Amino acid sequence: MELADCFPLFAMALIFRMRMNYNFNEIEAKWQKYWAENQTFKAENNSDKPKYYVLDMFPYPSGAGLHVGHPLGYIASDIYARYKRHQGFNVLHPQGYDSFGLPAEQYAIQTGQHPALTTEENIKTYRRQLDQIGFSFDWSREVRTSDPNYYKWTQWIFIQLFNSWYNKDADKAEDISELINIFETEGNSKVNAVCDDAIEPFSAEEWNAFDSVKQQQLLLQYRLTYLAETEVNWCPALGTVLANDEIVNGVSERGGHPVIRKKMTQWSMRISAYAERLLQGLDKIDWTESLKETQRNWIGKSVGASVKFKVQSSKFKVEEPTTNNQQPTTISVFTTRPDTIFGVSFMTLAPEHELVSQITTPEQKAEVENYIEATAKRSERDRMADVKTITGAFTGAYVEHPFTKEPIPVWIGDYVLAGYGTGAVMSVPCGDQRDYDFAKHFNIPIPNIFEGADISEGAFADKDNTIIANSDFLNGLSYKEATKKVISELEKLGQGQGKTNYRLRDAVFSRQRYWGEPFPVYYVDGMPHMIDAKHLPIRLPEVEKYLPTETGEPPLGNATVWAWNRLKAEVVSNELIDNINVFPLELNTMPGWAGSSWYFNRYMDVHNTEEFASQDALNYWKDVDLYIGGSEHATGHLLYARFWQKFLFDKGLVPVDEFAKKLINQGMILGTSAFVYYTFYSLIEKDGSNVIIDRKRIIIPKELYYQVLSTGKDEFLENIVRYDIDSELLKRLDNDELILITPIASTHVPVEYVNSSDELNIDSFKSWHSDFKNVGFDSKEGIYKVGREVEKMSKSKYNVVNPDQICEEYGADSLRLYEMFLGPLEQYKPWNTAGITGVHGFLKKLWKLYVGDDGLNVNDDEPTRDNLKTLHKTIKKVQEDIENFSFNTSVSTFMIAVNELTAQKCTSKEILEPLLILLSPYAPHIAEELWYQLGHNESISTAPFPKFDASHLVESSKNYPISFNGKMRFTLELPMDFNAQQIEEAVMANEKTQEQLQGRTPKKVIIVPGKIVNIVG
RNA sequence: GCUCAAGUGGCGGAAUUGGUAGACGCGCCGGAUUCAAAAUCCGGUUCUUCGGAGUGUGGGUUCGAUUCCCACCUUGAGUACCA
Repeated sequence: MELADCFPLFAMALIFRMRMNYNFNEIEAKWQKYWAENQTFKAENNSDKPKYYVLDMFPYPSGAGLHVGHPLGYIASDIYARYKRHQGFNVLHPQGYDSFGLPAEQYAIQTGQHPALTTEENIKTYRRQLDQIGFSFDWSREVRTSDPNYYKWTQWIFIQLFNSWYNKDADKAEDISELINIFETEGNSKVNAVCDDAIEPFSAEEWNAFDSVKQQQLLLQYRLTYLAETEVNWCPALGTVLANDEIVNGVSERGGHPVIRKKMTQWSMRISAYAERLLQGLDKIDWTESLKETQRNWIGKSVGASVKFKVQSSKFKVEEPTTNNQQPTTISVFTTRPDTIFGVSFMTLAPEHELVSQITTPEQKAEVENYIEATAKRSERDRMADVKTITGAFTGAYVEHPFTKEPIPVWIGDYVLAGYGTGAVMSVPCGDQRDYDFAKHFNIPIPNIFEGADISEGAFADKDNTIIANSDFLNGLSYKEATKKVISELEKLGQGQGKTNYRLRDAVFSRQRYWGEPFPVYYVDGMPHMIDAKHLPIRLPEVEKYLPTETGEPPLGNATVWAWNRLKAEVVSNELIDNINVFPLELNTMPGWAGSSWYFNRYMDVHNTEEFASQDALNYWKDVDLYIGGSEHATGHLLYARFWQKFLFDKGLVPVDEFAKKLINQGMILGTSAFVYYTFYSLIEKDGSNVIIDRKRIIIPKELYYQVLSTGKDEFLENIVRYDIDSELLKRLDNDELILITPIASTHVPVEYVNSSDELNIDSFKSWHSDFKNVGFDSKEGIYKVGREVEKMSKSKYNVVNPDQICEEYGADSLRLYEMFLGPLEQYKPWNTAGITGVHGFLKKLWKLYVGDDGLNVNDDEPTRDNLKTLHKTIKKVQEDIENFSFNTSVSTFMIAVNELTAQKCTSKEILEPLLILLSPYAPHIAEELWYQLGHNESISTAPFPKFDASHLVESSKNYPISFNGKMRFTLELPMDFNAQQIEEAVMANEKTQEQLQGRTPKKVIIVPGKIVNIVG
């Protein structure tokens, strides 16, 4: 028999009481359903309201699902989006998936399961988890980069890039047909384009006489995406190229296999064309300074001069240029310090420099070749690890100083990089530390050309304090003056000019991967041709295996239906390739950043089948007003996306050339890993045979672990024995046996086995892993305290905390508030579940403020002065906080408001209703529910944000802090309208003042009315 | 090495233009309620020799500095010979 049968009235009361409690699970499910059914957050492309576009960096849907770190930025942007809706904006707040990528493919390789299937499953999990947190996303605009309807337009943009070149005179991308026009009428001599180095000059006649393959080859050197032989990171063990971020310390991130540099024909993006505009553009966008700085460093602009040095055939004779002479006549260098040209005492070329073999004298040949061979052998890793060793070789050749005409010896050295500038430097040992070290090492003279500089210990590289000396016409000039002067002199000689260099390299765009966008490219006579845009998308073909082919081709080489029939305009079986009408298709796929470089534009008009987005939509939404994401994308996604946006802008396809006005980096939420410490001991036959009799793993306390790390081993043995003295094993220790203890070690344990006092659940731990099943523990106390360390959250560290369990236990509103409450958005911070009870308690208290034991506590009472004061200071603070992205402080503000209103026993609707609107961006479910209970039929989401009224905060008196020599000693309540003199009189008359002064006369009394009183003396 | 960011109670953190350092929350301590526990509520909680001292260290500017300036130390992130 149940309690309710005996005491029906009691049971009724119990149920009633329960309903009055804050039942977050029920409330949250109810409103999530309501929002979805009513499409509450659908953004309209036609609206009289001003637009506001809030964007998150879309996630890669991994198999592990979301952990509590992922939603941090999403919660912040959601608060902002909801706030903007309350402010009357038409808010676009979309979400989607960056769903092409490596993990799904790796999983496919291991299991044979199609990446599309696992991706679909992962997306389902993500969607469920995102929905459960109550985000106000407009899901009708979802994008997935792996959806053919999406990557159709990624392919389309690729074609636009292929059909463009960069005209430096117009400083923008232009159609390739215009370049062809120029070639046809005047050749390439006058073309000022960003293109490959050293393109042969040709006339219009020559161009028109070239066959089409030759023409295509030449055009490729100008196109914004081009096919070229590039050095890539090839991992033979994995059979694929790896991106830079997939390599850690010279080996592959997965598996730790060696990686070598290898030349391969790859698609590249001519991002270098946009280097200057990418740099300049940073000044007009409101991104975090550190992120802009990272991009500036990455672009790496340096202003200087290029200088040509004439090569001397002998030590004293300059080579005369002759038409049939194969000998080089000049070597170009790039320098940022042309002002130091009179300090040049040698020149250094990169070992790979193409002129090395031509200029090396027969006497030096052997030495130079040995050196080149030795450096080629040194791996990238060795070079990185060992920057201090100075190596080099003399070529025997000399160049002539442009002004003094003195001979300058030419060396080679691997401190000069082949890939930067011209691969050659004019070495000024007195002004550059690397040149200085090199000169010292090889006993090359170090002439000093700086007035008053001491170069006995090192180079003098201070530009600001430079005064040039021993430098002919530059004597007495500063860095700036000398630079200007020397450049004009070099120009007169025809041996140099001002030049700007960028570190930014063109980006490799090919991946030997399956799970990425296929290129809309087929090959005729080895030359790439674009498939006509109207036939897009070119869909990813089915393959048997996701690994490279036996001949080393990318996974698409396994596809049997992967050829292009030009007549039928369709993908057909490889067997039909005849290189007349049917041609092979490209086997590489695009990298991860292809789809993410333009997705923000697609959200504006996601279902458009005719264009990547309509001009109407693009002109209405224009750009992202607020973009939130991680700083790890600083030099990847965020640079490439800016590049593509500028390109699309040049082509008139988008209305703005920067896609995101404001960008905020959310910090990472770190995990608090738990560790146990252990060692093994073994009993060994003492007869010298070292036969192991028994062996056991034992868990040692954290303290012992650290003690052993810092002290000796003898003590360790003693400690272990004492620690585990009761164990069975040790009882068997007798004179015939020796105990051997192996080194101590630590291992991660799942954080869910550890309580908030760091105590390990020993039973769970023992059943977790077979290694620990029979492990020895100090069983006397039955408690083991784990070690703690803050690390990145990751599956392998067993420190992942999942939002699902938090939502279930405390609710999404608690999760949202707590993630914000943890600290400033940008900061990295460890996750610690302990504090969540605080915000959860706050929500319960809030609920109680509105709903009492007998129902709703809200009426039409006139608010008191205190009520109004609490409300309006809350409005002011919360509004300021949201606009400053200081979400952590508004959570405190809400707590203070609820604490105060509870103490005031406030029941006034005039106060409690606006308070809900303030709270609704942060804790939308509870706000919606209470809003509904207050009698509203419409969602709270578009209710106007309360207006702050300063008149409610006006005080009639002020509790003045009275300081003595800057130290506050007591406070004194004085009327607000007292002037400085009245305040001084009141303070001086106070007995506490006299007590502090102890008879002294103050030297000075500082009074800031309304703020502070400070008595000096 | 260089660049950037940050150092405040036992912990996360607050302090808006230089003006009462430690808001708010956690934890801890004490109390109420309860047979008991959970939950809830109330009070306390930087240190202190009770004079004061105190925001990484040392200096400076100021009537007054967590806040501004100089030097240094520590930690984290990024970058790697970029001429």
